[in-house]
Amino acid sequence: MSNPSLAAILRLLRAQSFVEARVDPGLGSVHGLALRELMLLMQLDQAPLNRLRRVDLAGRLNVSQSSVTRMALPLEKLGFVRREADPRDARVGYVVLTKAGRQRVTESRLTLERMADSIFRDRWSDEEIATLASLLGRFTAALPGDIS
Amino acid sequence: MSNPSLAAILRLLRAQSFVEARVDPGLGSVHGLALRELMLLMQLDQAPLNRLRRVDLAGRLNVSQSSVTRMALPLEKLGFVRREADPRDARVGYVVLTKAGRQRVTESRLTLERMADSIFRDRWSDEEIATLASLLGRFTAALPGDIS
DNA sequence: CTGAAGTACTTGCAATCGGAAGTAAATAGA
DNA sequence: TCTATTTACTTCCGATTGCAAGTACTTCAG
Repeated sequence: MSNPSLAAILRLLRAQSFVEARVDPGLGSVHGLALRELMLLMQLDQAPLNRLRRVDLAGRLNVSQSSVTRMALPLEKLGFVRREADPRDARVGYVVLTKAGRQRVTESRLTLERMADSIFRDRWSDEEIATLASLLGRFTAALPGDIS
Repeated sequence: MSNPSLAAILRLLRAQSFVEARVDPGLGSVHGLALRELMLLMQLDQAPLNRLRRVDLAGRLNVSQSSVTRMALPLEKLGFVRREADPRDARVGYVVLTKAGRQRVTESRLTLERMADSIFRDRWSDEEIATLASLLGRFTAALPGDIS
């Protein structure tokens, strides 16, 4: 048992891989999107003008810039995002959610909601779920990009 | 905001990558162990006879069997684990924690504890930390391998 | 006793990631 | 204005992962 802080961290890591393993395959088979691709689209979905610079997207997803570059490519080919330049700064490349992308986000998010519900169903009360969400939100409360 | 279950799941994913990014580099630079290597060693540390079959180790770490095979190799070269055969079943290969491995786990776990403390320091009460640990433990309560 | 199915593990392969290096553009300082 | 630094992005490279295939062993059915 030992240190409660350590226990919380260890269980956080464990719970995450459990949840990801449970959610990711189904999401891919239903909508053809990996979980982190959906996270990318969801970030754009809630961003002003449905667009974000690649750097900001990387920060919000906690991945490297190069990962954003590569993750955006297939999504672009599928027509869910498109590139857009900044007239004031030629360095930046916006990633913009297209109409098709918005629709796909809406559908996939619904599937993810059902999966989330099924994970908590039975053993969890509404209050416990809310408490968990609230506590977990504290870790990144100061950072931009909360999607909930 | 929307669905509380979805919010909890999304924040879980987010919190995990935040915590991992904060913990992993420091752990590696101090003890030369990646976080997932330490998790492997900690699993062995709390296992009966300090040993586990590779399949079971994979299950507890939520990784593939091949990952266990490859993760164990450098740890073996460093002398933290060693291989052991099962006299009753020639298929299984145990991964056993060595004395040096046990010592390294103790040290690294202490470092991880300090990091965990520093993450929660300031903004969290003891009760909140305990509540978080308890709720997160529910996800994998039925599975073996809780290290806390 | 023998063949078929199942289990434990390893290896090959393709995909993905982060970091370093490279390119291009903006900004700051003289 | 001109140079140095910083910033945004892309590409290359090494490392890591999961899956599928392969090997070896055990168990089960008849």
